[in-house]
Amino acid sequence: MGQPTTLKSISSLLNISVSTVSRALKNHPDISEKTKKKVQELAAMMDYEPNAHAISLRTNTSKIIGLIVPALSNYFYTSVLTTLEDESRKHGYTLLTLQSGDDTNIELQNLKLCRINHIAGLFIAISPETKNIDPFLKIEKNGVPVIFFDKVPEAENCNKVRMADEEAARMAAEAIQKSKRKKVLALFGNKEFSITKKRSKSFTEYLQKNVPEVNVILSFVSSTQEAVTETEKEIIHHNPDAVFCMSDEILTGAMKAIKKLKITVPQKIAVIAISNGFIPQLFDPEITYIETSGMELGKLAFSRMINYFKGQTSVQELIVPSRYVKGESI
Amino acid sequence: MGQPTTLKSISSLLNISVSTVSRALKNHPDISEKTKKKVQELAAMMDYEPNAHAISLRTNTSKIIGLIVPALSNYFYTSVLTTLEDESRKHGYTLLTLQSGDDTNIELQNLKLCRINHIAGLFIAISPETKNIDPFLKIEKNGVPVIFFDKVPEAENCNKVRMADEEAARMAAEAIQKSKRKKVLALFGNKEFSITKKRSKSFTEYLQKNVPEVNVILSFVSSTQEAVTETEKEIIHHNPDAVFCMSDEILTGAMKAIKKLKITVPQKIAVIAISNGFIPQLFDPEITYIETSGMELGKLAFSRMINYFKGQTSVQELIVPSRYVKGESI
DNA sequence: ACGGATTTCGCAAACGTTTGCGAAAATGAT
DNA sequence: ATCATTTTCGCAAACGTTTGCGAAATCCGT
Repeated sequence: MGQPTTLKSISSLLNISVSTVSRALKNHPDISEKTKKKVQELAAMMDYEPNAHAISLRTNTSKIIGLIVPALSNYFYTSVLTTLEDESRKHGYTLLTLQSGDDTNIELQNLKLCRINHIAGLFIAISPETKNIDPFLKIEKNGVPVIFFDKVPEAENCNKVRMADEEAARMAAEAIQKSKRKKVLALFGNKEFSITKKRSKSFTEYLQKNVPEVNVILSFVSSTQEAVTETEKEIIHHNPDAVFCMSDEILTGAMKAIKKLKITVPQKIAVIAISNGFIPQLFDPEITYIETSGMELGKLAFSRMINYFKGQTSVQELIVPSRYVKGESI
Repeated sequence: MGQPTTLKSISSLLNISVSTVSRALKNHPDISEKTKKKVQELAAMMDYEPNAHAISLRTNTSKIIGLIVPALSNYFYTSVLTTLEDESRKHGYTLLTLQSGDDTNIELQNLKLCRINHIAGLFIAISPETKNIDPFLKIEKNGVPVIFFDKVPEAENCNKVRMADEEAARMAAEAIQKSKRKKVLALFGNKEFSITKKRSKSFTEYLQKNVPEVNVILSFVSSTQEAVTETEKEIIHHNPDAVFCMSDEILTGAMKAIKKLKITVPQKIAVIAISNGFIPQLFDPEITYIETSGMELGKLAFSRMINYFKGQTSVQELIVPSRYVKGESI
C-alpha cells in the first residue's frame, strides 16, 4: 500500500515548502532554475501525479466534461462519443459518459452526477420523453456550458448542435426524383420528435413542389418491429416502387420485410435511407443513404464548447451538413 | 452565478457548526432528532448536494469506477458497458468509461486518468497489442481492485472475467456435427490473440475427436475485408458446405462473400457464428449463433468487484457460459 | 560597504468534507 | 440539590492543492 507521492512528500524530502514545490512544478517564474530542476527531477522519479480532487476542490473547476446520451446501442451516439472523447483527451479533459436508457429519471440522476462532480461543461442528447429542459439549463447559471445535440429541444434559449435534418431529407427526396420512381413508401419515426417533424416536412414538401406526380405513402412507426409489419402491409396493399427510411432502425425493419417478400432491390423497389453509416453497408445490395456523421457533429460540438470556455457564451444553433453515400439500392 | 450550497452555508444559516450539519445529514446517532429535522429540511430546500471532490479528498476514496475498453464500436463492449453502468448507478458508483482505440499509449493515458481521479476500482479489456500489464497491476498495490475482462492477459496473478471461449467453440462444432456437413471453412481472428487460440483449439479438437471424417479448412483473418476475400477464395477453391465465424466482424465479411457469390444459406452452405447477438439477426436467413453475452459478463464482473470491495481480494478467474441461439442458417 | 532593487521562497488561508475527542447540556437517580 | 450518566454538539485537524502577500536572500551599482 505505498501512499501516492504528494507535494508534501516531495517538499519534506527536499526541505522546502509545499508552495515552492507546487510552483516549481508549473514553471512559475518566481522559482529559480536550480530548485525547479531539483523538484522536477524528484517528482519524476517518484511518479508524482497531482490529485485531481484536490485541484478541483481548490480551484472550483474540474477537467471533467459530462456527456449524457439516451443509449450507446445507437451507433450514431457511439461515434459522437468517440469523437468527443478524442477531442477531450487532446484538450486535457476527461469525458464522463452517461447513458439514460431513454429513462427521464435516470437522465436526471445522471445530471446530478454531473453536478456533484462539478463538471466543466455538458453535452446532452435528451431522451425522447424529456419535456422540461430547465434542470439542464440551471447549471448554466453556475457558468457551466450546456450544449444540446442531435435531439435538440425546441426552446430557443439554449446552445444546440444538430444534423441538417431538412437538408438530409431533401437530398433523399432528390435521389428519388432522379430515380423516376413514382410511388414512394416513406417511413418515419415517432411522430412526436422534432427530428421526425423536420424530416417528414422537408421530404414531402420537396416532392410535392418538384415532382407532384409522385405518390407518397406516409407512415410513422416507433420500432424496428413496427417497421417490419408496416412495410409488409404497405407493399402488399399499394405496391410502392421506392422506400425511404429516416433511420437505421427503420431501415433494418423495412429490409427484413422486403427480404421476406422476396422483392428485388433495386429492380422492383428502390431503397434509400438516412443513416449513421454502418447498417446500410450490411445489406446486399448496399443501401444508398444520406449520412449524418456523428464524427462531424462531435467535432463541431466540441469546438463550440471550447469557444464557450473562451467566453463566447451567447446561444448558437450549429448545423452539421449531410453527405450522399452512393450504394446500389436506387 | 448562485454559489452552490455547502455544509457551511447551511450551518451559518442555522447557527450551528459544520460538523453538526454533516452528521445530521447522515443520520448520525449523536444528533438529536430535532436538529436533524431542521438541518435536513433546510438542506432539501436549498438543494444541497455534497461536493464529490471534497469527499474524495477527505476520505481518500472515490465513488468512481474506471472502465477501459479498446473501442465501443464493438457491440460487445457496448453491452458490457451498459450493464456495468447500470450496476454502478444502482450501487452508488459512477462509471468512468474510456476508450483506448487499440492504442497502447492512449490506454496508458487512460490508466493515468483513472489514477489521478483516484478510482475505486478498474475494469479493463486490454487492447490487442498490450503485452505488459504491470502498470495496471500496480494500482492494485494501492488497494484498487483491477478486473480484466474479455481479452484477459495470460498472466495468472490477476483477476479475470471472460467468456467461455472453449465452450462456445465446442458448441458451434457440435452444431456442425449435428448438421452432418462434411467440409467446414472455419474463420478465426488474429492468430496472436489468446481468444483466437482458445477458440480454434477447442473447435478443431472437438471435430477431430468426434467427427474425424469432417474436413476443416482453417483460416485466420484480421479484418472484415480480409474475411470477405478469404471466404470468396476458399469457397471457389474448396466448395465447403459449412462456414464457422468466430466473431461478428468475420461473420459480416463472410456473409458479404456468400451473397456476392449468390450461394443459398443454408441449402448450399450452412453458417454458424460466435456472436455478441445483434449482427446475426440482420441477415436473411437469420444466422444461428453461440451468444457471448456482454450483459452476463458485465453482471458477473461487477459482482466480482463488489466482493473485492468487501474484502475478497484473492485472484479469481470467472467464466461466463455461452448460449445457443437458433436461427435458420444451419 | 551600503542602500535599493530584484530574485527567490515560505506562511497561511482557503476549497468542502469527515471524524476523533472533549466539552457543554440535558437527563436521571438519589 | 447533588452527582453521575447520557445525550448533544462544537473544535480542530486533516485530505492535497493553489495563491496573495510578505519576508528573506541575493544581486547590482555606487
